Amino acid sequence: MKSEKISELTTSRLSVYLRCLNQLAADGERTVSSEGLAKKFHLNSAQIRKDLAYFGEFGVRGVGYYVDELRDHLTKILGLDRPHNLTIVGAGRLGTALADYYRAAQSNFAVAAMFDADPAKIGTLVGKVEVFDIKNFPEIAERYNIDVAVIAVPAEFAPAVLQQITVSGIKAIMNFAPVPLKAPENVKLKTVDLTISLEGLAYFLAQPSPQNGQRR
Amino acid sequence: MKSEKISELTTSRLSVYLRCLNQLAADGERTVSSEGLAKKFHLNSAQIRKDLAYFGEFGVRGVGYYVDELRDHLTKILGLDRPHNLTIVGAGRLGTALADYYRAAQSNFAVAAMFDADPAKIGTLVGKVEVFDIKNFPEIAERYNIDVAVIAVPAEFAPAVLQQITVSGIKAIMNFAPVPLKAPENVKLKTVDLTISLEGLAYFLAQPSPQNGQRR
DNA sequence: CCTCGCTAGTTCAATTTTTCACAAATAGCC
DNA sequence: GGCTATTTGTGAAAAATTGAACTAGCGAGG
Repeated sequence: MKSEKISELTTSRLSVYLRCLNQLAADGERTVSSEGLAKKFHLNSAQIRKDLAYFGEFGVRGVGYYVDELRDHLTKILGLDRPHNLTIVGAGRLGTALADYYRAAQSNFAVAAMFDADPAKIGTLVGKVEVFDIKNFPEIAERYNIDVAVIAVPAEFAPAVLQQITVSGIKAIMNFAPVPLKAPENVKLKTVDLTISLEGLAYFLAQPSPQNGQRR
Repeated sequence: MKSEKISELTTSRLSVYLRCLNQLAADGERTVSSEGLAKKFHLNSAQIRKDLAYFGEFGVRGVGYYVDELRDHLTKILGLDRPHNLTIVGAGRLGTALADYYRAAQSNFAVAAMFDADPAKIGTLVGKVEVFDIKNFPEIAERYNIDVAVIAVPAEFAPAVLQQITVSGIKAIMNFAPVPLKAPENVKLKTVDLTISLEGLAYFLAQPSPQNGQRR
């Protein structure tokens, strides 16, 4: 166990490992080796061991990892051992779908509030979550103790929304607007661009290399 | 211009560049330098030049890049100069939201068909797109000339769906199910895991480093 | 026509990330 | 109790990615 700073690639793999462990636990497995995990989930065993070793010595040589124990460790490392209050800014199709998605996914993220600028949407409920006026963001965010915000507004409004979120002191933001945003120093901003991912597929299809009869 | 194989990191940046160029074009800019692009969109100019250089010499020294021209090049490189027919498997909340999202985003991806296993959903319309029985996937995919499939079903069904998609000869797949999948050799599979992205934020919040008074 | 300023393309160095390979450690067995 | 099967944790090599520095080419202005 070192005390270097951990790469984001590593931490997102930790999430994957946690998923895998959950499945193993559901299947009744008590222990698993890095090699076993790797085989079953198409991962690399050396990488699993190294990723885990950044945080401690969780395994037992000759045995592997105790599924439940490692699961607890990862849960704690990822900060999933306590609840998070989420807000989704933008109550359009994507925003409401995300709200439903995160609500359904049983997890430690609770969708506590939504925001929009459209008077027709303000005051309505999405699931059981109220849609508030974006103008009141700071106050409502405070009231609901929001610690994670999701941006699901059209690209042109995203910078302004980001601004409002950061001035409210929220430090973790996930952005679905297809625009490059820049967050202040101590704020974590992750952008997931649904279009870019698709374009990566288009690029792949445009390559001559897979010269088999793929559909176009 | 080399003829190495291009990294996925590079190609996804090309998508970003294309976005930026579209905005510049909308703003009426005729030319832009790598430095100008970098400054404006929080990128690295050397990386821009290098990424572009993999595909040709698109710039003019002393001037920069002609916005329209570079846009055309990138569009072609990314295979966006011809239409793609998309299908979304899973007509639940996420699937329908994605269908709406991709339909609204004016792009070369047309949502041509949706699939589900639920008899209550089969035959209904999402937007103007029909939901078909997943059992008929190969036939319908053929009929609509589908070349990209999106998996938006619960994790436990994802492997079976992937199987059905690949046997139909579709080579480009985007997966939203939170489960590690393994695609055949010549098939491009991209997984976007909405939960993992959130967990990355939770990890960030769990770190002691940003020792300011963030909300928890 | 030459010079100067600017900027692309390219090479090279630095950094990051992945992978390999092995010593150290543990449990089970004889 | 020692031996053997495993399997971790890790140091070092390899690969990939990024970033900086340099070279060469273009256009404008005199």
